Amino acid sequence: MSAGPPPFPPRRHDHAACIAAGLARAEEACRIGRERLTENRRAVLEILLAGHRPLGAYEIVERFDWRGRRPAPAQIYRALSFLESLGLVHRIASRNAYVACSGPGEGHGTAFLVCERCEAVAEVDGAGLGRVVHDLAGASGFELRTHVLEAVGRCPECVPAGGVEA
Amino acid sequence: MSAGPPPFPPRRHDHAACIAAGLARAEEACRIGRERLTENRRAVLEILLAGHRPLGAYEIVERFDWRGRRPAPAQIYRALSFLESLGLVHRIASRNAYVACSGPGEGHGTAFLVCERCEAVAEVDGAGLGRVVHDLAGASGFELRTHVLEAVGRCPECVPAGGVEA
DNA sequence: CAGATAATGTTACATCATATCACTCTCCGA
DNA sequence: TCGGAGAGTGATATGATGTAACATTATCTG
Repeated sequence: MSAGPPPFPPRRHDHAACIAAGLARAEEACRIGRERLTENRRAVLEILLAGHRPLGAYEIVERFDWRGRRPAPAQIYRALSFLESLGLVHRIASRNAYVACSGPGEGHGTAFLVCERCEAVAEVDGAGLGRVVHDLAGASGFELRTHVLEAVGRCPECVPAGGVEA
Repeated sequence: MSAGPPPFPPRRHDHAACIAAGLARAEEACRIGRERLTENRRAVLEILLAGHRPLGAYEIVERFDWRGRRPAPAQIYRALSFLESLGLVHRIASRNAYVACSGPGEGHGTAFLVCERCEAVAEVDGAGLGRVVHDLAGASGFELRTHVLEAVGRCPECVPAGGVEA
């Protein structure tokens, strides 16, 4: 296995390609799970992939060009739930926002690095993290089901910029 | 340093004592920080300590017996912000809820184990966790400021109970 | 084609959180 | 002890986020 894409993609990169790749992964995931990537679900995913940062549900509504009209929030939340269940989208709880899964289907990151300045999100996973969490839980007699880690700080591109201009 | 209290206190324990201890810690923290533990702040903290699980802001409003009336949400949020700034209360982002800090002032846990059945929360910290997070961030060139980990599963008392009755 | 199942479109509402502003309380120096 | 500055409160209003419910439409399957 290779090193995979860098956790924080360069500011300028082939956006169209990474959107296409995301959609391709979604289609593959649906095929495997015998689920349907309907027009709505696809549109929501596409908006998240294009946004390339966490978007609130109502931001998605705003970007949804739906023959002039706009879908109700419920539509969006339904699509988000579906996409989350397939691991194609993750909720960033600390921001009430949603982000398209960056990596390939397997090896989902369980940690998110959120830049407080530009809002970029990297989904990372370290061999150590899962084990540490498992051990922490075990030490308390806790039966672990899921976990999520959200870190806040500065992404590589924003480190040089000082101040609190976020 | 001792082992401290068990992360998940037994279902039946001296509640009054642990509320009193929490208030005492708050008074100490305010004295040190030259802040005021006003009646409102104290009341909100007391409700959280008594609840002994994450409470939504509006749950706190409901439990607030305030000479017959009830305070507006803003009151509660102000108290919560204050208590959070002193590390006496933590927000559980994945639940939009707040919980009184369980441990002593120092060595705040940076991880929360949330029981999906009884809602008990343990605040834990492992030497390893901070370092793993730091390393994960560092590997991505991310400048870490804060992080939070929220785990969901079954606390020791709820492990025996099967099913999804949560 | 017909029935079953899944997804949609819509309305209404529930829940969570903050802005604003006038008023009160507490502290602290003159 | 007076009184001004600053912190905190009480209240109203509103913004932001998330769901319930239900009739309709689309898709699958025998």
